[in-house]
Amino acid sequence: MSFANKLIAWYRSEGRDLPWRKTQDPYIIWLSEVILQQTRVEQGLPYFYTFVEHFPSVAEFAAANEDEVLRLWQGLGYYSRARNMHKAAKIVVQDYQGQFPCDYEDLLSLPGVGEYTAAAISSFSVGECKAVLDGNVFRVLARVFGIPTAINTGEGKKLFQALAQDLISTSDPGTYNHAIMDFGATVCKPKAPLCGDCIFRGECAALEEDTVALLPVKLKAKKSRDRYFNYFVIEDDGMILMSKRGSEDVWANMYEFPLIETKDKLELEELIHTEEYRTAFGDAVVKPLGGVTKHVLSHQNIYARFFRLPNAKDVLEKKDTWHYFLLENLDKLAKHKLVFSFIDKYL
DNA sequence: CATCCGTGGCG
DNA sequence: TCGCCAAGGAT
Repeated sequence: MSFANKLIAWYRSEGRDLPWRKTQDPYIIWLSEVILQQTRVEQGLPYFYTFVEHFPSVAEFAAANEDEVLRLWQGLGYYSRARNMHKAAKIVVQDYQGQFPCDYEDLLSLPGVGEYTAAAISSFSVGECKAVLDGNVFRVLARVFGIPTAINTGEGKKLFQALAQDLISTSDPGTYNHAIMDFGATVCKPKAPLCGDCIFRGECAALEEDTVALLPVKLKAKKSRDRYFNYFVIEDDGMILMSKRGSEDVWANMYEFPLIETKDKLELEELIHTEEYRTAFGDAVVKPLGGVTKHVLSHQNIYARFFRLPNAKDVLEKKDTWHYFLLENLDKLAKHKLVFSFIDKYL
């Protein structure tokens, strides 16, 4: 049996039953695929249900405002996915009369839809013969065929993309794409793969050469940088001062408390004498709330501290991005994890 | 094209 | 504790 047919046969008996596999609606498939970018199924699943329920059609998605979309996305990370989805929904309504495209090239033109997602949607919805290339496919192919080329290089991507397209089932591309990803996620796993009863155990190059744990090869990423965030909790008569982040940095357009970032780790005594602090808060009383929280992002380590400013409202120099909200309305704002977990704990 | 963009789970 | 990495995309 061919490589593709083995995978498809395995998938028909062992594949997982996931909700987005029951439909051929490109809109629903798009929701699931973007949610699942760099995200485990278990983590994305509740968000998929939320988005399907909240936005049953692309027209309703497009009619929302960005803050609402980000609020629903809160906690899932990589928030540009949500902002790009919102832009894409508007494009589909305007340029495609609300008919979500199934064509690979049309899909590729949408913001937030790259080669992987365009291949997934077009193959799952109308059976277009485009091979998906994601982390699972890299791993399965690297091991079964014993390919030592680093996957995060131009050469590696080109090589694996060509091989993937060469191996795809031309009679059932959609099922094949589901199969190889599901196989990678549940059998040919990064750690502790189930080689013992693998369908390729008789022909897997990595198993034969005992290099399963070494493949795929991936060049190491640059080390993360450290940042120091000081957040200030300022209340005024049941209202709390919140700040909306800009579009350039991490957590774009998300809400948080007024922030002063310092270049180095500063003691409170040093912090209150910085120019930025003096300008914003003068000599208002400061009370620390808890200790230092280390928050790890993909390329940064953020060391955050929180302070309460009990009487800052009298001396405050308010910035444009700062607005008061009722405490009970904070729930409606899209906040990043560092801030909403603090709120859950202390407010 | 190297780097940036979150969060959570796991060995 | 720490590093890896997970159904990637944009710049």
